[in-house]
Order: sequence, then C-alpha cells, then structure tokens
Amino acid sequence: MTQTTRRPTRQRRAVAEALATSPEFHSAQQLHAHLQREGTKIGLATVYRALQAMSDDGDVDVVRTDDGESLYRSCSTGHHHHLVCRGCGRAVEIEGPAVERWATRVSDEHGFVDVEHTVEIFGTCQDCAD
Amino acid sequence: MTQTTRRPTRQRRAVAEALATSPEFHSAQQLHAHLQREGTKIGLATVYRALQAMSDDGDVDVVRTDDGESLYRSCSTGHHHHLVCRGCGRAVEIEGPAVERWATRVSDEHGFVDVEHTVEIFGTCQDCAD
DNA sequence: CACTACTTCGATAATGGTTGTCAATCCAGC
DNA sequence: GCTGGATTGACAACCATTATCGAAGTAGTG
Repeated sequence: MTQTTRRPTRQRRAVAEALATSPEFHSAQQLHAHLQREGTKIGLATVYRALQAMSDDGDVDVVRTDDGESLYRSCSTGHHHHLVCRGCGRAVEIEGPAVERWATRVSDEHGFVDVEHTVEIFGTCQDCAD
Repeated sequence: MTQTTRRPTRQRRAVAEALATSPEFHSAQQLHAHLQREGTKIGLATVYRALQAMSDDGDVDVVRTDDGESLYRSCSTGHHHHLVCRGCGRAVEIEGPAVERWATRVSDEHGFVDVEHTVEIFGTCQDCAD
C-alpha cells in the first residue's frame, strides 16, 4: 500500500499508452500481442505487472468476464460503472447516483463496513445485434 | 439449451444438500472436499457439473471472487443480489427494484439488448470488523 | 428379466490465464 | 565509472476449471 518507488519505464509507458488510445476493454494478452505487433519489445509478465500497478493506483478499471479473464481499460478518475458489449467489447461509462446511495444504505442497514461494490451491465450493442 | 433430461442422482442430491445446509458461499473445491470428508464418494468433475447444471437452472447463485474463483450458494428463486462479507463469506440477499429499473433504462438508452447485470457488494460484517 | 439407448460418473489429462522465479539489465545518484 | 535497488523477460509453476473417455448406472420396453 505504501506506494513504493515506481519508476516510469519505456514498458510501462507503452502499456499506459496502448490503454489510453482505446476506449474499449482489453485483456492482458490482447495488449501484449498488440504491443509486440507494434514492435514494442515487452514481456507478457511485464504487461501483467504494469496493469496490476495501474490498477492498484486506480488508473485503470478492471472487469472480470464470465470465463475468468480480466479486462482492463483506462478510466477517467472518479467512480463509475460500465455497460459492456459482449460482442465487440465496447464500453460505455455510466453513472448512477441512485445506485451509490442504495448500496451504502443497504450496507449500513446490515452493519457492514469498508464496503465496495461492483456493478457491471453486459449486453449486446446495436451494431453487434444484427 | 433445451433442458435435456436431467436425472436426480445420488451425487447431485449430495451437492444440492451440501449447499442447502449452509447460507454461505463456497467454492467448488470446498464443496468437494467437504463431501469427501463426509464420506460421500464423488468426483471433482461431477461437483463442477452439478454446480453448473444448478446454475443453469437458476437454483444457485454464482459469484466471482477477485482472484477468479467461483463461489456458489443456494438461493431462493427470483432475481436478487448479495451483500457478501469478505471475512466469513456470509451473504445477505438483497433486492433493489430501483437498481433493476435503472439498469434496464440505461441499457435501453444505449440500444443494448439481451442485457444482464451483476451487482455485488463486498464489505466486512460487524462480527468480522473487530 | 434381458436388451438397449442414454445419461452420468470419475480418474486423469489437458487448458489457459495468471503469477512466481531469478539471472540479466537498467537507471539514479554518488 | 560504480553501486544498489528497481525492473525486466523468458520460462516454469500454479491452480481452478474443462475436456476426454471408458465404465457404470438407469429408465423404458417387450
């Protein structure tokens, strides 16, 4: 937790950029493949480490698919949720103040502390529906 | 998909009972170990199959932990969500009509179809907080 | 009961995403 | 240029889950 010294390296920058240039969710493996194709020399383990670090710092959102894969996506800071297309992976950032209030109220009622919640909506977007 | 004939076997019953007697979430591996300890002869693969079948039929709830493990819990039928304790795994079933409405509204707005959503709240319950 | 057509079981091997290992490498400051 | 800690990357190890496949159970029928 105590933010050990983190050095900005070529590899980390590459991962961050790859994420920043796409509004969609990507798996670590996809990102790794993409970077290699682009000519960036980077190891798979490093991609995982970079993503983990960014996730710890709150710079990326992480979503788990049903088959246990982790998807990453750069996120504007602030709390929000996602509407994700099963087909193309496109994601829409959504907000729901009502949901936030509801979540805290429910947890309060049951005496839960240190609470966090995940709200993800999966569906098929218009383009992929045909 | 067309609900092939499903036979109620000794093994399936065992899994169903093990789930029914506990209000907490358990992993497939835990259940398997538990059953074996109890003297029930059952294979791990069978436990997975049974859980999958029950999940398909909507008889159990499935939750994914952060480290990719699936947790199962018998559930009263009907759509609902969970408030899960990180410490002891105890789960409280919660309902939120408001959330349901919000989810469908948001997906409609963005033209998404065939939509499903997951809402899970994780926290620490009173007993585990000390 | 015998026969048959299926489903189900279970031991084991395979899968596949993720994480650990560890020597080589890089970088910052002296 | 040296030195020490952070970082990297190739590869092995992990581990939950899934596939495989021969064996065994189970209606249903006559």
